[in-house]
Amino acid sequence: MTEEVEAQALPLLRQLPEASRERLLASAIQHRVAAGTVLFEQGELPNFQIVVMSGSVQLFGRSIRGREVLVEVVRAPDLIIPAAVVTAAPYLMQARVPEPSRFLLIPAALFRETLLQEPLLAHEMIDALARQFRRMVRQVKNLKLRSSVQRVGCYLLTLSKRQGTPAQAVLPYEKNLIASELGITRESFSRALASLEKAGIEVAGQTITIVDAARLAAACQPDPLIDDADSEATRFSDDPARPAIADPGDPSVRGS
Amino acid sequence: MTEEVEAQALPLLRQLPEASRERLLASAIQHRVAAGTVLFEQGELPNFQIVVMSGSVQLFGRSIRGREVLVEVVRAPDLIIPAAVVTAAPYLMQARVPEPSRFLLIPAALFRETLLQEPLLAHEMIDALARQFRRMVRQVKNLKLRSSVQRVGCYLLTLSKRQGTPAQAVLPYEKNLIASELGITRESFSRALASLEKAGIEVAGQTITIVDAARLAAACQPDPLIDDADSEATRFSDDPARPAIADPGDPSVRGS
DNA sequence: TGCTTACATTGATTCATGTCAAATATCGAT
DNA sequence: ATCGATATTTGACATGAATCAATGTAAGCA
Repeated sequence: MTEEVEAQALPLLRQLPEASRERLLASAIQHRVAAGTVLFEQGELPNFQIVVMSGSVQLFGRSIRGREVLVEVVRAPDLIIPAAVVTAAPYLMQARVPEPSRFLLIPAALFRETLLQEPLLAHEMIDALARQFRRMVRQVKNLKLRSSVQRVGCYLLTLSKRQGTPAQAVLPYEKNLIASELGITRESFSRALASLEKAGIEVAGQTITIVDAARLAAACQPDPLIDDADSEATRFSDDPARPAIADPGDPSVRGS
Repeated sequence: MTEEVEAQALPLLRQLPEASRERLLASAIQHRVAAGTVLFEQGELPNFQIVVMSGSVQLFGRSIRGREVLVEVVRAPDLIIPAAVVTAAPYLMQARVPEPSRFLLIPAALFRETLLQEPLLAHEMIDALARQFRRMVRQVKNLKLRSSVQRVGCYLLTLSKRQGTPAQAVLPYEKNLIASELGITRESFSRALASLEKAGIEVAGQTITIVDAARLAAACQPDPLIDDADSEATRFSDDPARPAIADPGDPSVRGS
């Protein structure tokens, strides 16, 4: 079965010893899912570690009042919120599937158990959690340090880079959703795009042409430590030897 | 040596086999650090996995333009940004020590190596990363779903709960910093506090008295999935059986 | 083709928050 | 206690962003 083969080749499972891999796959469920499916609600306890084999998942945070924002998008191949699965804690987000996608569902208890027994799986998990944590840190910095127009501009630059077309970016889903991902309303997003036309972009529906990348960058101040997904340049790695612990004595921060 | 004993008792190391623990401790450095110390800058590569034995560390995000915000605070006992250490990627934040604190510095390479060999250490790491990830998700929801006044109000409620004094909260550091942690200016923070006096609080310097917790809660809509640090109530755990995968067919989200 | 529906844009307005400037308050050192 | 430095509050104002309302536009379907 072609999907079986594919599952075995997942980065997550590939390196595992035969026995454990088979044990996981034996209890796992493969699922093809239509656009619009809700995988789980926020507040629910994880039943499975869901692995994205193809497609993607959108994670929404919802307030008491019912307002809803896109927190992040998980693309294949990756794990869906392993942080909730390993801690057996309630999901903090709702998961929706925006496009036809395929998943591997591994029962949570079995997954946690295997995690304790298989160092390689544990290591994959550590890697996945670390990457996801850093994505969130970047998002927090993005939200706290930049204006909405800057966020939109940097989003476009990042998109164009990811899509391999430096002079163009195609919005991957509704402007509505992108706006909420960036922490603004759809109206503000629209206006931000309009205002960036003075900074070297042209908007035509879902397609944005980046006429003058330098001018756009000047306007929105991209920063590798915010915008570049992991694999970023190590900007300071060739810094002159710097003590791991700097000198004390800077009283700029008060003690409790 | 009393600190030696203490280091061995760290949650992180306690469960490790004698041999590995000794090996880690043999190469590790113990450090007492004064208030104001900078442990590392954003952009640097991790040299150590730093373990907070006592005290705390503030993590700052800084923009290109030099603006700086408090992203999060790590309190003993915990690891400082293990996500950067395990991925050997540049720190996304600067670390400052706001109060006299003690740290254990484990050389990064040795730590990563041991992680591969010691399932129990790996498991501790997974736990730490998962908790830290969830803290970040909560912060993103906090920023995206609430107004600044709501954030301030919920912050006070959370503080008072954490401090075990339901009718009072003592601000743990400068209002300046708390404001930037909440994603607002000090002036807005000040005004938010003032405006919450109409919702049942009294401000006297660093000490806030919560006269009417119910009224405050009504005003700022606290939500366990945002405000309660892990150990939260499992709100949906007794939900009527719900399929792990909901029915497809809700077209509220468009396919790619 | 023309209708219908969802999505997106635009304008007018309100509301929230940041900025700048000044006045106070607080803390620590002498 | 007094002083100076730092932190905080307050006021006036400017700007940013949300909201409300209306129009425009694109995509799917009869």
